[in-house]
Amino acid sequence: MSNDDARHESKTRFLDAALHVIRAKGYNATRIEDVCEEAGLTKGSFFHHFKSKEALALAAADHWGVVTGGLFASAHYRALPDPLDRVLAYVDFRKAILRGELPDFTCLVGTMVQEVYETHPPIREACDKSISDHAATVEADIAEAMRKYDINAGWSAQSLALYTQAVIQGAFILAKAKGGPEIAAACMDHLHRYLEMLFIQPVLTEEA
Amino acid sequence: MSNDDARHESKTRFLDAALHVIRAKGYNATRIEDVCEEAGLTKGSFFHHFKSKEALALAAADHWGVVTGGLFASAHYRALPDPLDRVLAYVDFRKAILRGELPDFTCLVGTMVQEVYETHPPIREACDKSISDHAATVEADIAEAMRKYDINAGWSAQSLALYTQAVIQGAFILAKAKGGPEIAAACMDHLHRYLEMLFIQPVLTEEA
DNA sequence: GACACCATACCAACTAGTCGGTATAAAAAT
DNA sequence: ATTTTTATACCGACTAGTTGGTATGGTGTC
Repeated sequence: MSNDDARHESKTRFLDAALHVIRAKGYNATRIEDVCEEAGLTKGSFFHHFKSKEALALAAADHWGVVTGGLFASAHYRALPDPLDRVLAYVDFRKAILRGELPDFTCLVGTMVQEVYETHPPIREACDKSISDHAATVEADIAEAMRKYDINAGWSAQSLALYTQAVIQGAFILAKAKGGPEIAAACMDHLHRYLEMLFIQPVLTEEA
Repeated sequence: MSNDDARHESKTRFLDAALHVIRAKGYNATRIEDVCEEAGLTKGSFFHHFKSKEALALAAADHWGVVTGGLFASAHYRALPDPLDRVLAYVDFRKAILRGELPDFTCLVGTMVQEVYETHPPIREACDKSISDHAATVEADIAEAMRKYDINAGWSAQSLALYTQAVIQGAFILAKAKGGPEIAAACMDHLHRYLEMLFIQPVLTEEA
């Protein structure tokens, strides 16, 4: 593994550079030479590692899944014993990491998929996979919390997990429109409140 | 006015074409000639009406505000007497119009702002205005409902209105990632439920 | 010397924007 | 009334710059 790291150090540099540049300028406006410059390498090296710009996008989406997967897997909230606590703390964590400049905390695949969903189906699928894989980790906690708190509702763990991702992605769009993360933080608070209400008030309106 | 309409018929054709093409391919990937083709006009005419591609984006954002403003202002739910009913019916309406192909119902300014927020500040501002103006109409109903139902909460009408827009924008991203509107509809259901829970407070946890 | 890795020079395709020109019609001048 | 002028709308070939991708050659390592 560390051997691979050494062998592919340049490739990883390109991928990390791509994460940053694409989040700042979008996929289409990102020139391959922008990525090379950010990585401190040249086009010859780039095309040695990636056969095309689209191949970079696919690899970047995968890389994004690995990087963020590691971030969330090692976050402290993961250690909480109660599944509902983990779900709520997940939202708090998403709020807490809204730091720095917008390209530093916004989502690569959410940005990319909006540009390419019609024109580059393979990238669309890669983005979908990244989002869905992450949502699945949230879904697992939600499902466990539903069992523990005996929730029988008109919504599924899956739809709620995907809803959390919709809120997060939408919060990023508003943050970009308004030029700062404050509004996104407020959205996380609303999401937190919704989740709390769903679980803490189990018998709301008991209709037949 | 109808005189102006006649005089600017071609300009409107360009704008309508831009709404469609940009929502399908994104702003950067949209060629001016794509817009001309969709409008059935030529480049010469285009540059007679718009001095640059960016000028088109600004005009398109404004046009979007006018078109959608008319759509929501004339929707049936607007006639409901109760402000909370209007808010809830607004969400139902947003769910109901998730029909046709993705470029037909997704949001122009949400798509554009994600691509250009760093690179084209004037477009970012135009998109922000479009979103904020629309959110303000929702905020008015929310504020009225808060007064009517005597809600004193830790959230403001403004933050809740913007939250509805975040959910909607995020729902579009998921729809694009998954290739269909179903997930977006599910998100509208969650949003509806949240709003209901915020306003229709059950007798507070009477149950032991 | 074979191979992975990286750099430079280069090309072909594409595209935003330009420019000279045509068409039409309302004023303005004769 | 007829001609001239002016303004708006539109067309399509062309230019100048950009960019994804290639060709070729060098360098270090096994």
